[in-house]
Amino acid sequence: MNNLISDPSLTLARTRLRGTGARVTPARVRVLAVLMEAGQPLSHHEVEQILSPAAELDRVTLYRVLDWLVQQRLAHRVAGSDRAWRFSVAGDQPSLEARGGLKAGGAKVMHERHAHFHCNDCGKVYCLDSIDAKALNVPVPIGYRPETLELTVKGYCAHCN
Amino acid sequence: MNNLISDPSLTLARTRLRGTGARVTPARVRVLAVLMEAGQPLSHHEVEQILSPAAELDRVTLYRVLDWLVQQRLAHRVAGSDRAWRFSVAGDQPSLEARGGLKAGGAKVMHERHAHFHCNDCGKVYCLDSIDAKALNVPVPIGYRPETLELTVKGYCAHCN
DNA sequence: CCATCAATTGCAACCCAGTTGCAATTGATG
DNA sequence: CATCAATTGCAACTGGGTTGCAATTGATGG
Ligand SMILES: [Mn+2]
Ligand SMILES: [Mn+2]
Ligand SMILES: [Zn+2]
Ligand SMILES: [Zn+2]
Repeated sequence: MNNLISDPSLTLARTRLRGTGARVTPARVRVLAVLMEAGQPLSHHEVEQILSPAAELDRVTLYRVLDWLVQQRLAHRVAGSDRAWRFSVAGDQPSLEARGGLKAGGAKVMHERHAHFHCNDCGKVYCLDSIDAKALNVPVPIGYRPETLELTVKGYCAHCN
Repeated sequence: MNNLISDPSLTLARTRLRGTGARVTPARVRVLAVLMEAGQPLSHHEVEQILSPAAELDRVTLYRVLDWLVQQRLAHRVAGSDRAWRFSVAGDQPSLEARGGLKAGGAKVMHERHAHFHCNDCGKVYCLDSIDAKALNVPVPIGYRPETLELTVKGYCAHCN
Protein backbone atom coordinates (compact mmCIF):
# COMPACT_ATOMS: atom_id res chain seq x y z
CA MET A 1 0.00 0.00 0.00
CA ASN A 2 0.98 3.61 -0.38
CA ASN A 3 2.98 2.63 -3.43
CA LEU A 4 3.21 6.24 -4.61
CA ILE A 5 5.23 7.54 -1.71
CA SER A 6 8.65 6.07 -1.04
CA ASP A 7 9.58 4.92 2.44
CA PRO A 8 12.66 7.13 2.68
CA SER A 9 10.45 10.16 1.99
CA LEU A 10 8.03 9.14 4.70
CA THR A 11 10.89 8.70 7.15
CA LEU A 12 12.44 12.03 6.27
CA ALA A 13 9.05 13.68 6.55
CA ARG A 14 8.58 12.22 10.02
CA THR A 15 11.95 13.51 11.07
CA ARG A 16 11.20 17.02 9.87
CA LEU A 17 7.81 16.96 11.55
CA ARG A 18 9.30 15.84 14.85
CA GLY A 19 11.48 18.91 14.62
CA THR A 20 8.46 21.17 14.96
CA GLY A 21 7.55 19.79 18.38
CA ALA A 22 3.96 19.37 17.24
CA ARG A 23 2.09 16.12 16.72
CA VAL A 24 3.38 13.79 14.05
CA THR A 25 0.20 12.50 12.45
CA PRO A 26 -0.17 10.20 9.44
CA ALA A 27 -1.88 12.98 7.50
CA ARG A 28 1.04 15.36 8.03
CA VAL A 29 3.61 12.70 7.28
CA ARG A 30 2.00 11.64 4.04
CA VAL A 31 1.32 15.15 2.78
CA LEU A 32 4.82 16.36 3.54
CA ALA A 33 6.28 13.27 1.88
CA VAL A 34 4.23 13.94 -1.24
CA LEU A 35 5.51 17.50 -1.40
CA MET A 36 9.05 16.28 -0.90
CA GLU A 37 8.78 13.86 -3.81
CA ALA A 38 7.17 16.37 -6.15
CA GLY A 39 9.63 18.36 -8.17
CA GLN A 40 7.25 21.29 -8.31
CA PRO A 41 4.55 23.08 -6.36
CA LEU A 42 1.35 21.04 -6.14
CA SER A 43 -2.23 22.18 -5.80
CA HIS A 44 -4.58 20.85 -3.15
CA HIS A 45 -6.19 18.79 -5.86
CA GLU A 46 -2.92 17.39 -7.12
CA VAL A 47 -1.90 16.30 -3.63
CA GLU A 48 -5.30 14.68 -3.23
CA GLN A 49 -4.79 12.72 -6.44
CA ILE A 50 -1.42 11.41 -5.38
CA LEU A 51 -2.71 10.49 -1.96
CA SER A 52 -5.97 8.79 -2.92
CA PRO A 53 -4.70 5.41 -4.17
CA ALA A 54 -3.69 4.73 -0.61
CA ALA A 55 -6.04 5.83 2.12
CA GLU A 56 -8.27 8.81 1.46
CA LEU A 57 -7.63 12.01 3.34
CA ASP A 58 -10.52 14.37 4.02
CA ARG A 59 -10.43 17.50 1.84
CA VAL A 60 -10.67 19.80 4.80
CA THR A 61 -7.94 17.99 6.67
CA LEU A 62 -5.73 18.31 3.62
CA TYR A 63 -6.39 22.05 3.46
CA ARG A 64 -5.55 22.33 7.12
CA VAL A 65 -2.41 20.24 6.89
CA LEU A 66 -1.14 22.28 3.95
CA ASP A 67 -1.78 25.55 5.75
CA TRP A 68 -0.14 24.18 8.86
CA LEU A 69 2.95 23.12 6.93
CA VAL A 70 3.24 26.66 5.60
CA GLN A 71 2.87 28.11 9.09
CA GLN A 72 5.60 25.78 10.30
CA ARG A 73 7.71 26.93 7.39
CA LEU A 74 8.06 23.36 6.17
CA ALA A 75 6.30 24.34 2.95
CA HIS A 76 5.66 27.47 1.02
CA ARG A 77 2.65 28.58 -0.91
CA VAL A 78 2.44 30.24 -4.28
CA ALA A 79 -0.65 31.48 -6.08
CA GLY A 80 -1.33 29.72 -9.35
CA SER A 81 -2.80 31.58 -12.31
CA ASP A 82 -5.83 29.32 -12.00
CA ARG A 83 -6.57 30.90 -8.63
CA ALA A 84 -5.59 27.78 -6.72
CA TRP A 85 -2.72 27.74 -4.27
CA ARG A 86 0.28 25.53 -4.93
CA PHE A 87 2.44 24.11 -2.20
CA SER A 88 6.02 23.03 -2.29
CA VAL A 89 8.36 21.78 0.35
CA ALA A 90 10.53 24.52 1.77
CA GLY A 91 14.10 24.22 0.57
CA ASP A 92 17.00 24.29 2.93
CA GLN A 93 17.02 28.04 2.76
CA PRO A 94 18.83 29.91 5.48
CA SER A 95 16.64 30.72 8.43
CA LEU A 96 15.55 33.92 6.74
CA GLU A 97 16.40 36.07 9.69
CA ALA A 98 14.53 39.32 9.91
CA ARG A 99 15.56 41.71 7.19
CA GLY A 100 15.22 45.42 7.66
CA GLY A 101 11.72 46.79 7.91
CA LEU A 102 9.90 43.68 9.00
CA LYS A 103 7.60 44.33 11.89
CA ALA A 104 6.63 41.15 13.68
CA GLY A 105 8.92 38.39 14.80
CA GLY A 106 9.14 35.51 12.40
CA ALA A 107 5.55 35.63 11.31
CA LYS A 108 5.57 36.60 7.69
CA VAL A 109 9.16 37.01 6.71
CA MET A 110 9.80 37.11 3.02
CA HIS A 111 9.61 33.56 1.85
CA GLU A 112 9.71 33.94 -1.88
CA ARG A 113 13.22 34.55 -2.99
CA HIS A 114 12.84 33.10 -6.43
CA ALA A 115 10.57 33.50 -9.42
CA HIS A 116 7.96 31.07 -10.74
CA PHE A 117 7.01 29.86 -14.17
CA HIS A 118 3.32 29.23 -14.84
CA CYS A 119 2.42 27.09 -17.83
CA ASN A 120 -0.53 28.57 -19.69
CA ASP A 121 -1.42 25.17 -21.06
CA CYS A 122 -1.13 22.52 -18.37
CA GLY A 123 -1.31 24.96 -15.48
CA LYS A 124 1.75 23.56 -13.73
CA VAL A 125 3.98 25.83 -11.71
CA TYR A 126 7.76 25.57 -11.69
CA CYS A 127 10.24 27.27 -9.40
CA LEU A 128 12.91 29.28 -11.16
CA ASP A 129 15.45 28.86 -8.43
CA SER A 130 18.22 30.60 -10.29
CA ILE A 131 16.46 33.92 -10.03
CA ASP A 132 16.76 35.91 -6.85
CA ALA A 133 13.68 38.08 -6.96
CA LYS A 134 14.83 39.75 -3.80
CA ALA A 135 17.78 41.19 -5.64
CA LEU A 136 15.45 43.31 -7.73
CA ASN A 137 15.23 46.83 -6.60
CA VAL A 138 11.65 47.87 -7.20
CA PRO A 139 10.90 51.46 -6.23
CA VAL A 140 7.48 52.08 -4.68
CA PRO A 141 5.83 55.46 -4.11
CA ILE A 142 6.48 57.29 -0.88
CA GLY A 143 4.28 56.07 1.96
CA TYR A 144 4.06 52.56 0.57
CA ARG A 145 5.81 49.86 2.54
CA PRO A 146 6.81 46.85 0.44
CA GLU A 147 7.18 43.49 2.15
CA THR A 148 7.39 40.73 -0.39
CA LEU A 149 8.01 40.51 -4.08
CA GLU A 150 6.61 38.07 -6.60
CA LEU A 151 7.99 37.53 -10.01
CA THR A 152 6.01 35.26 -12.29
CA VAL A 153 6.76 34.24 -15.83
CA LYS A 154 3.84 32.87 -17.80
CA GLY A 155 4.23 30.87 -20.97
CA TYR A 156 4.54 27.27 -22.08
CA CYS A 157 6.53 24.67 -20.23
CA ALA A 158 8.94 22.24 -21.87
CA HIS A 159 6.26 19.59 -21.95
CA CYS A 160 3.57 21.74 -23.54
CA ASN A 161 5.73 23.81 -25.82
CA MET B 1 -29.10 60.02 -11.38
CA ASN B 2 -25.81 58.31 -11.93
CA ASN B 3 -24.16 60.91 -9.75
CA LEU B 4 -21.06 58.79 -9.30
CA ILE B 5 -19.96 58.80 -12.91
CA SER B 6 -19.16 62.09 -14.56
CA ASP B 7 -20.67 62.95 -17.92
CA PRO B 8 -17.34 63.54 -19.64
CA SER B 9 -16.29 60.05 -18.66
CA LEU B 10 -19.47 58.59 -20.07
CA THR B 11 -18.96 60.48 -23.30
CA LEU B 12 -15.35 59.43 -23.59
CA ALA B 13 -16.33 55.85 -22.85
CA ARG B 14 -18.92 55.94 -25.61
CA THR B 15 -16.35 57.24 -28.04
CA ARG B 16 -13.89 54.50 -27.20
CA LEU B 17 -16.60 51.88 -27.45
CA ARG B 18 -17.71 53.13 -30.86
CA GLY B 19 -14.13 52.59 -31.95
CA THR B 20 -14.51 48.85 -31.49
CA GLY B 21 -17.27 48.58 -34.05
CA ALA B 22 -19.33 46.54 -31.61
CA ARG B 23 -22.55 47.58 -29.92
CA VAL B 24 -22.45 50.54 -27.59
CA THR B 25 -24.68 49.46 -24.75
CA PRO B 26 -25.43 51.28 -21.49
CA ALA B 27 -23.80 48.50 -19.53
CA ARG B 28 -20.55 48.81 -21.46
CA VAL B 29 -20.58 52.58 -21.32
CA ARG B 30 -21.13 52.74 -17.59
CA VAL B 31 -18.60 50.05 -16.73
CA LEU B 32 -15.89 51.54 -18.92
CA ALA B 33 -16.59 54.99 -17.47
CA VAL B 34 -16.21 53.60 -13.96
CA LEU B 35 -12.87 52.07 -14.83
CA MET B 36 -11.76 55.33 -16.42
CA GLU B 37 -12.58 57.31 -13.30
CA ALA B 38 -10.92 54.83 -10.94
CA GLY B 39 -7.29 55.52 -10.32
CA GLN B 40 -6.59 51.86 -9.74
CA PRO B 41 -7.68 48.39 -10.81
CA LEU B 42 -11.13 47.51 -9.49
CA SER B 43 -12.61 44.14 -8.64
CA HIS B 44 -15.94 42.97 -9.97
CA HIS B 45 -17.39 43.71 -6.57
CA GLU B 46 -15.94 47.21 -6.44
CA VAL B 47 -17.38 48.07 -9.84
CA GLU B 48 -20.73 46.73 -8.68
CA GLN B 49 -20.63 48.99 -5.63
CA ILE B 50 -19.90 52.09 -7.66
CA LEU B 51 -22.59 51.22 -10.16
CA SER B 52 -25.40 50.27 -7.82
CA PRO B 53 -26.57 53.69 -6.60
CA ALA B 54 -27.73 54.29 -10.15
CA ALA B 55 -29.36 51.39 -11.94
CA GLU B 56 -28.36 47.87 -10.95
CA LEU B 57 -26.43 45.80 -13.40
CA ASP B 58 -26.75 42.03 -13.31
CA ARG B 59 -23.68 40.30 -11.85
CA VAL B 60 -23.31 38.04 -14.82
CA THR B 61 -23.60 40.90 -17.27
CA LEU B 62 -20.93 42.76 -15.36
CA TYR B 63 -18.63 39.74 -15.53
CA ARG B 64 -19.26 39.51 -19.24
CA VAL B 65 -18.76 43.21 -19.89
CA LEU B 66 -15.48 43.19 -18.00
CA ASP B 67 -14.21 40.17 -19.91
CA TRP B 68 -15.32 41.76 -23.15
CA LEU B 69 -13.48 44.98 -22.38
CA VAL B 70 -10.33 42.96 -21.82
CA GLN B 71 -10.81 41.12 -25.11
CA GLN B 72 -11.26 44.44 -26.87
CA ARG B 73 -8.10 45.63 -25.16
CA LEU B 74 -9.96 48.54 -23.62
CA ALA B 75 -9.13 47.18 -20.18
CA HIS B 76 -6.60 44.89 -18.66
CA ARG B 77 -6.94 42.33 -15.97
CA VAL B 78 -4.66 41.60 -13.07
CA ALA B 79 -5.00 38.84 -10.50
CA GLY B 80 -5.44 40.12 -6.95
CA SER B 81 -3.92 38.28 -4.02
CA ASP B 82 -7.47 37.65 -2.81
CA ARG B 83 -8.10 35.48 -5.88
CA ALA B 84 -10.38 38.06 -7.45
CA TRP B 85 -9.57 39.70 -10.75
CA ARG B 86 -9.06 43.43 -10.92
CA PHE B 87 -9.76 45.48 -13.99
CA SER B 88 -8.31 48.76 -15.08
CA VAL B 89 -8.73 50.83 -18.17
CA ALA B 90 -6.01 50.24 -20.72
CA GLY B 91 -3.67 53.17 -20.94
CA ASP B 92 -2.73 54.78 -24.20
CA GLN B 93 0.03 52.30 -24.58
CA PRO B 94 1.56 51.87 -28.02
CA SER B 95 -0.14 49.23 -30.09
CA LEU B 96 2.15 46.59 -28.62
CA GLU B 97 3.15 45.24 -31.99
CA ALA B 98 4.32 41.67 -32.06
CA ARG B 99 7.57 41.22 -30.28
CA GLY B 100 9.85 38.33 -31.14
CA GLY B 101 8.56 34.90 -30.26
CA LEU B 102 4.87 35.62 -30.18
CA LYS B 103 2.86 33.12 -32.14
CA ALA B 104 -0.64 34.28 -32.91
CA GLY B 105 -1.68 37.59 -34.33
CA GLY B 106 -2.82 40.05 -31.72
CA ALA B 107 -4.49 37.52 -29.51
CA LYS B 108 -2.52 37.49 -26.31
CA VAL B 109 0.28 39.94 -26.79
CA MET B 110 2.06 40.95 -23.64
CA HIS B 111 -0.20 43.41 -21.94
CA GLU B 112 1.50 43.87 -18.62
CA ARG B 113 4.41 46.16 -19.00
CA HIS B 114 4.40 47.43 -15.45
CA ALA B 115 4.44 46.04 -11.95
CA HIS B 116 1.63 46.06 -9.38
CA PHE B 117 1.46 46.78 -5.70
CA HIS B 118 -0.97 44.71 -3.60
CA CYS B 119 -1.91 46.04 -0.20
CA ASN B 120 -1.96 43.23 2.35
CA ASP B 121 -4.41 45.14 4.49
CA CYS B 122 -7.10 46.74 2.33
CA GLY B 123 -6.54 44.46 -0.64
CA LYS B 124 -6.33 47.30 -3.14
CA VAL B 125 -4.13 46.98 -6.18
CA TYR B 126 -2.05 49.84 -7.55
CA CYS B 127 -0.20 50.06 -10.83
CA LEU B 128 3.49 50.88 -10.53
CA ASP B 129 3.71 52.50 -13.91
CA SER B 130 7.26 53.61 -13.52
CA ILE B 131 8.50 50.05 -13.63
CA ASP B 132 8.92 48.39 -16.98
CA ALA B 133 8.64 44.73 -16.11
CA LYS B 134 9.38 43.88 -19.69
CA ALA B 135 12.85 45.30 -19.33
CA LEU B 136 13.70 42.53 -16.90
CA ASN B 137 15.63 39.75 -18.46
CA VAL B 138 14.44 36.61 -16.74
CA PRO B 139 16.17 33.47 -17.95
CA VAL B 140 13.99 30.36 -18.21
CA PRO B 141 15.21 26.78 -18.66
CA ILE B 142 15.69 25.44 -22.16
CA GLY B 143 12.46 24.25 -23.72
CA TYR B 144 10.34 26.73 -21.80
CA ARG B 145 8.75 29.51 -23.81
CA PRO B 146 8.00 32.63 -21.77
CA GLU B 147 5.20 34.92 -22.90
CA THR B 148 4.30 37.37 -20.19
CA LEU B 149 5.90 38.57 -17.01
CA GLU B 150 4.24 39.65 -13.80
CA LEU B 151 5.96 41.57 -11.10
CA THR B 152 4.00 42.07 -7.92
CA VAL B 153 5.03 43.89 -4.79
CA LYS B 154 3.04 43.08 -1.68
CA GLY B 155 3.02 45.24 1.40
CA TYR B 156 1.06 48.11 2.88
CA CYS B 157 -0.27 51.02 0.88
CA ALA B 158 0.05 54.66 1.88
CA HIS B 159 -3.41 54.58 3.38
CA CYS B 160 -2.92 51.45 5.48
CA ASN B 161 0.70 51.94 6.41
C1' DC C 1 -39.66 55.96 -39.18
C1' DC C 2 -39.91 50.94 -38.64
C1' DA C 3 -38.94 45.78 -39.20
C1' DT C 4 -35.42 42.65 -38.61
C1' DC C 5 -32.07 39.85 -36.32
C1' DA C 6 -27.68 38.90 -34.29
C1' DA C 7 -25.60 40.61 -30.23
C1' DT C 8 -26.44 41.46 -25.60
C1' DT C 9 -28.81 40.98 -21.24
C1' DG C 10 -31.13 38.85 -17.07
C1' DC C 11 -32.16 35.02 -14.47
C1' DA C 12 -31.56 30.54 -12.34
C1' DA C 13 -28.78 27.04 -11.61
C1' DC C 14 -24.34 25.53 -11.25
C1' DC C 15 -18.99 24.83 -10.32
C1' DC C 16 -14.86 25.00 -7.65
C1' DA C 17 -11.49 26.47 -4.15
C1' DG C 18 -11.52 27.30 0.24
C1' DT C 19 -13.67 28.02 5.19
C1' DT C 20 -16.32 27.21 9.54
C1' DG C 21 -18.54 24.84 13.50
C1' DC C 22 -18.68 20.99 16.04
C1' DA C 23 -18.56 16.34 17.67
C1' DA C 24 -15.53 12.20 17.44
C1' DT C 25 -10.82 10.55 17.43
C1' DT C 26 -6.05 10.30 18.66
C1' DG C 27 -0.72 11.44 19.65
C1' DA C 28 1.95 12.47 23.32
C1' DT C 29 2.74 12.64 28.14
C1' DG C 30 3.32 11.06 32.76
C1' DC D 1 -2.72 2.98 30.41
C1' DA D 2 -5.63 7.26 31.56
C1' DT D 3 -5.84 11.85 30.26
C1' DC D 4 -6.71 15.74 27.37
C1' DA D 5 -5.46 19.19 24.08
C1' DA D 6 -4.56 18.83 19.33
C1' DT D 7 -6.18 16.92 15.25
C1' DT D 8 -9.58 14.89 12.21
C1' DG D 9 -14.03 14.07 9.62
C1' DC D 10 -18.29 15.57 8.28
C1' DA D 11 -21.82 18.74 6.80
C1' DA D 12 -22.92 23.04 5.72
C1' DC D 13 -21.48 27.29 3.95
C1' DT D 14 -19.02 31.38 1.33
C1' DG D 15 -17.53 33.93 -2.64
C1' DG D 16 -15.82 34.47 -7.17
C1' DG D 17 -16.85 33.05 -11.35
C1' DT D 18 -19.44 30.26 -15.28
C1' DT D 19 -23.22 28.18 -18.20
C1' DG D 20 -27.66 27.59 -20.65
C1' DC D 21 -31.40 29.71 -22.29
C1' DA D 22 -35.21 32.71 -23.11
C1' DA D 23 -36.23 37.75 -23.38
C1' DT D 24 -34.55 42.23 -24.86
C1' DT D 25 -32.30 45.57 -27.74
C1' DG D 26 -28.62 48.32 -30.80
C1' DA D 27 -27.63 48.84 -35.33
C1' DT D 28 -28.85 48.43 -40.12
C1' DG D 29 -31.16 49.44 -44.29
C1' DG D 30 -35.69 49.71 -46.55
MN1 LIG E 1 8.95 28.33 -5.44
MN1 LIG F 1 -1.72 47.74 -14.15
ZN1 LIG G 1 2.77 22.84 -19.39
ZN1 LIG H 1 -4.16 49.47 1.79
